[in-house]
Amino acid sequence: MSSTTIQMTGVLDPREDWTADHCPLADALDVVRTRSAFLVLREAFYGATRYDEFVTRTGLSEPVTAARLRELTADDILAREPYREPGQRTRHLYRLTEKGAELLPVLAALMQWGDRWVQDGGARVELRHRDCGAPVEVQLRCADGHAVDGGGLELARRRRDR
Amino acid sequence: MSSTTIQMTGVLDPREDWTADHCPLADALDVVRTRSAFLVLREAFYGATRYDEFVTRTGLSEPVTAARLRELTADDILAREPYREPGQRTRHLYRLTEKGAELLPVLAALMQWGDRWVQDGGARVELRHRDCGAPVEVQLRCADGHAVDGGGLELARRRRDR
DNA sequence: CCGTATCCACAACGATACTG
DNA sequence: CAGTATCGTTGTGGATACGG
Repeated sequence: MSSTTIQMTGVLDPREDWTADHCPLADALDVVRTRSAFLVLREAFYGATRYDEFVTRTGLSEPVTAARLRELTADDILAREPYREPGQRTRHLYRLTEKGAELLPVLAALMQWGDRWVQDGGARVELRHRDCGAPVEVQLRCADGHAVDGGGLELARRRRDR
Repeated sequence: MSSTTIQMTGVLDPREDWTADHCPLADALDVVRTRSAFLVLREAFYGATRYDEFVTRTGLSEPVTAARLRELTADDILAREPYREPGQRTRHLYRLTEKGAELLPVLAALMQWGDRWVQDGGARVELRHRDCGAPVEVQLRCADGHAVDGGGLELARRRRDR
């Protein structure tokens, strides 16, 4: 446990301070910044659509839940859809947009890590492939199909011509 | 863009409030909670080991950097290793532990999302597979090897017998 | 070079009460 | 049911100055 393993040696010159300005990681964290945002997203993936469901299932307070729903909607991660059942007044649903749905690998990777390293494999739920029932895991894979681990990675200036 | 796509229908009964207590996602977020922690980790993956490198390359203030290094070390995500070059006094390096190294999919997934949805594919760097030079991406894949997207997912109580 | 101490501003969150 | 308004507490982070 916890022996040193990884050394990803970037090709990049560290003195280039691209990091602060245009790092896509920092950009992502600017949009989904808080714990509460992740919890709201978690419930969106689990099928919550109504305000009340988000409040109850995240355990967040109402004002915080409302703020996150508003911000995530403004950032086009959730979409607020009006609907009405016959005889009822109009209500609203919050649904994941494509932009929001593509956060799934982030959430899945966090879940996988929390399960392994905080709960020691003891989590009570898991993600499974609907078609075959096998558990799902997050993998790093290169465009040629090879599985990649930390040691096989390099950080490089992007080629524009691929 | 941003049309509704995903609907992951969990098998789980939402009224079970397993979420707040034992959700591995919430657990992970309790450990790596802040933007600054992610930035420190990013630089650890990029090869930073010394205090000064973390301060400079993250753009964080010294007190915040020191606090994150201390906390990440206490959580066994970084390890503080003493070393000495001949004729020099003892110094310390911060290195990723195995627990820390396994956060790579989380960081990679955030980078990938930020690149696509915030920078519109315009990020200036990318992760590549060292052996073949192909760009690396984060994938969800089930244990039987099938690629999985959001629609093919289900959330279920874990089977203990696999 | 590697941090710590102090101070300040603002963000995140819960609790509570209230409105359409 | 779906929020908003207000308040108080704690967390997050920068600036600056200082010590090993």
